Amino acid sequence: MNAKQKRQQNILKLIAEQPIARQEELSAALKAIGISTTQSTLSKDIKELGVVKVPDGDGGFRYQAPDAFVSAGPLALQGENLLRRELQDFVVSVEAVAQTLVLKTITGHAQGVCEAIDRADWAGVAGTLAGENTIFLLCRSSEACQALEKRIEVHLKTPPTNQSITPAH
Amino acid sequence: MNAKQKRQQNILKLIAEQPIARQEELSAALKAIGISTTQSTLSKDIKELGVVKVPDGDGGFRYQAPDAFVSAGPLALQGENLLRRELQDFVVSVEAVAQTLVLKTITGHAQGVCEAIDRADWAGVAGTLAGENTIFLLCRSSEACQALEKRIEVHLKTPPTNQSITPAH
DNA sequence: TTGATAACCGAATAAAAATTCATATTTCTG
DNA sequence: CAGAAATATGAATTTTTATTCGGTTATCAA
Repeated sequence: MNAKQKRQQNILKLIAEQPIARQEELSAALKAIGISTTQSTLSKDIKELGVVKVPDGDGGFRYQAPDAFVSAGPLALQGENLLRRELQDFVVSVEAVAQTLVLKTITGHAQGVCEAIDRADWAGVAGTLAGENTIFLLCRSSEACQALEKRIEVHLKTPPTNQSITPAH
Repeated sequence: MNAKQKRQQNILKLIAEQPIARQEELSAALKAIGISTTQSTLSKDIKELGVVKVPDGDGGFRYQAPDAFVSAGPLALQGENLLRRELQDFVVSVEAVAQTLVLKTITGHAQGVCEAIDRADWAGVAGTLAGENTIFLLCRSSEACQALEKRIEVHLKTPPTNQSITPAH
């Protein structure tokens, strides 16, 4: 693979991973992974890739890959523990926002996953609500919320084992 | 309708109708229809509307409404985009409350509108949930929440057109 | 290989866009 | 309605991005 391809691939990767607002910033991020180039070249790359600078709705901007290149959701694994399997198979993302944990699932599976979560009876969770592909977990404190987020993330990334998930009661 | 709303509506209309590559160009196009403003103001409008400058694949650029508001493909209702129609036809009100955007719809249509919103994949939205006539959009920040509120309001007030939107391939 | 040709790259610069700041206008509130 | 507060605006400026241009490197056909 030539340098340009490698650079462009990494551009897509970087802007997907982190909010990058300026080309100089991107240049720095690339340098950090051993690819050094100039704003000039990046401007050309960005045009070529169809990458756009979008308002992030938060007063700033970020570069974003064109739809076609935004990677689809991950994973469909198999685990032992029911809950973990639900999580690994169906949950696409987890995010904590203002005492609420938002889980995104594959369409149609939110109810099922939510059911499993309910059964797990996690402490700190005040209530749950599931739509078609989204689950809200309302937590009693933001600490509980973040703790739970981390824990779920770990399980999403952990390969299947025979361990059971220990609820924090 | 106040001046800003009118101007922003016309911005969306103009960039849908013709390829506009620079803000000065847009300013000229607006002046041609009796709206005179400066590049400075347009920069702010563009950010607020979420409009982006995309490479047109032919060596140039053009401004484009955010994906969410651009018609999907050849088969999708000509010139009208799905989301905008959903919003215009069914959404009764929008209100931002503590990082949550509450949309009220005509009874029975919340699910459908929510589906369209999900597809739009708005940055800043952590998750959505729809009941029968109410949609909750949980935003990642109150800024994002308010920005989104404004943006939706603009689209609610924009009258439907028969123009077809020319995709910038 | 080698020479022709095209693609790539970065420094400098031109062009465009974002922001700052002061003023004007609109919207609230009493 | 008056005054206060919030929002909107444009001129000037800063910041960011696109392009130009000359040198370099890769590609390819013979």
